[in-house]
Amino acid sequence: MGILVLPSVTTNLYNSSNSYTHSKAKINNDQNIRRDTDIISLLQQNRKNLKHVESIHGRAIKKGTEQDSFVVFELVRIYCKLKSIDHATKLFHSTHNPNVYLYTSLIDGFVSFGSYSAAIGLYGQMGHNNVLPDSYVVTSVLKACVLQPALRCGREVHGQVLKSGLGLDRSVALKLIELYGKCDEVEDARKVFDKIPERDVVARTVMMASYFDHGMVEEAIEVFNGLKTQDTVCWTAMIDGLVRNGELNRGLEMFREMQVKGVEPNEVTFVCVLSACSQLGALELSRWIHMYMHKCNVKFNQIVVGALINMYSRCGDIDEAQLLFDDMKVKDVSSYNSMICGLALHGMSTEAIELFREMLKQGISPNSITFVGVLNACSHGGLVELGFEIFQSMETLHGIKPHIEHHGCMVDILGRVGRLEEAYNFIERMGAQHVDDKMLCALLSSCKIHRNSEVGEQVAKRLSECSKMDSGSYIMLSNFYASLGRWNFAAEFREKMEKGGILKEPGCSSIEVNNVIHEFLSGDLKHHERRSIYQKLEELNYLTKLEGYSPATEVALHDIDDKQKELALAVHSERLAISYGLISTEPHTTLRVVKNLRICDDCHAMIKLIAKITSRKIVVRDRNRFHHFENGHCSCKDYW
DNA sequence: TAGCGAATAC
Repeated sequence: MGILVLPSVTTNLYNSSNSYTHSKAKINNDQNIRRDTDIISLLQQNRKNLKHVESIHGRAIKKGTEQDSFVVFELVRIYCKLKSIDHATKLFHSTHNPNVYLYTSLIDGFVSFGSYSAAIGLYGQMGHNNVLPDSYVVTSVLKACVLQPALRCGREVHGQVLKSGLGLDRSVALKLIELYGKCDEVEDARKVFDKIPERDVVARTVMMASYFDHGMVEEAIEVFNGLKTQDTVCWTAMIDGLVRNGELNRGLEMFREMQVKGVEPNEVTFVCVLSACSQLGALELSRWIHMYMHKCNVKFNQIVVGALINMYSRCGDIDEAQLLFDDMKVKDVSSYNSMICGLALHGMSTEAIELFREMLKQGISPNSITFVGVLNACSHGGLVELGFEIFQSMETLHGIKPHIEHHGCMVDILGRVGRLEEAYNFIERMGAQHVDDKMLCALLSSCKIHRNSEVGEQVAKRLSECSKMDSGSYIMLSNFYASLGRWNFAAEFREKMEKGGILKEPGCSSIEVNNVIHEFLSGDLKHHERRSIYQKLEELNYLTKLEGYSPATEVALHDIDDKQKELALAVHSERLAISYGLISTEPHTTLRVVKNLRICDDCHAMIKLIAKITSRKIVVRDRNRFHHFENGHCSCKDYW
């Protein structure tokens, strides 16, 4: 039995006129003859005020026109728009024989209210009541299927539309592409796309987004290139897709190309571009984009400013982020989240927690992202007890069930300060669904830092049993066993990784000098100034050793002798980037380096000394957080 | 004589 009951339909949906001629369907047009135009125009004038609408509704009842299908239609729509879904539902159910327009309006209402199952249920009920569907109502129910997501229902609707001999309406087709895309059925999405007679810019944008969602970058580009002219939305979808797939520079190139073609970017475009900038950590470029936004008369709404705050904090300029935040007239939970997460990223734990408290004072309810930021702040600041207090308050005070990320934060909080048994017990107490490889990896890293092999081995065992191990997990396991001197285990995980065809993500650091981003891999020899870079590095090695630096050779993993290990450490990508920064910028200029992986202990110790010797501020963003090095110290206070 | 389209941050 199907989930949905629909009458067979003989009209052609593609032409979209609903002829109401089918013999089995009840024809509910009798009330349609009357139309209370006075009430309708009154409703339209007062549609923003619930009280007024209610009183006009009362007037219609007095006049006896409350069953006029046009009046009911208008009322249901307005009630839904005013978020009064109860009014709308009640009215709908008191209406005799609601027609397809009325069903559509309430289904839409349920969708905008987030009640997707209710929307799908109502559509099924429409079938039971033999009301003929049309392309509008099908589009509406498919919207619910997309958002739920409900693949089976969506397929059933698709099947029924096809079986009924209808041509495929274009809006229906667009929603089907979206549905299949969202439900990992990209091939089906493509089949629907290929059936659309006119594959215009909108259809292509939907298809592109589906491809991008599944990492099919080249396929998306092909769809994009199939268009003669692309509009702002299509370009934006392109930039967004590239950025989401980690193709940051390509995304920025597209942004430039868009300008060359004379297509104007809008707020959404900039939000995508800012995301690329923030991931790259390119501060100069970001500042330029920010200025350019003013030139383009961008509306600085909350999402845009949130993106700017995020961009400045991720590019290392937390002060600018703070200024933007302070200037915001209206701050919502997302604005606070951006700022709290930014402060946490910079290890400004006290400030992050203060801001969280201020937010509560302002009566703004925190959401699950707020707690990720706040707990991260606790972790970076070594604030164990406060972390626990806040973690517990999530459910008791704010009614938010902790997710896996929050549990991860707690494990981190305990791990960083060396309370490893407690961290492990915390994991043990959680259900398996709350434990993931990331969490175990982080704890194993803490075990390694605190040299606790006992807990470490238990964690390592659990991690190696994890089904979703990525290159980071293998490397972590290998590093852990190497740090214990158990080379055979270390080698075993390396081998497993190679055999599984899993590639190690190479360490990569970048630094922006004169608006150009210079990237360095570990031991990189490709840079045109490599000679001077390595010369500087040698000098730094010598000077830092005089200051007491001694290479922590156990962090280098391979089973090689100490001299070789020292060499492997000496050319870590962040050191190359810093050396290049030192030779290519004026004295006292702050150096900002972005690294894709976590910084190692050895580089951390050495950079502290480099900052001291050269009297430079050095800001390093690693995968986890910011490190501000100055005069021999790091802002992370060696917790990271 | 009524109602559908694509891209947004933490």
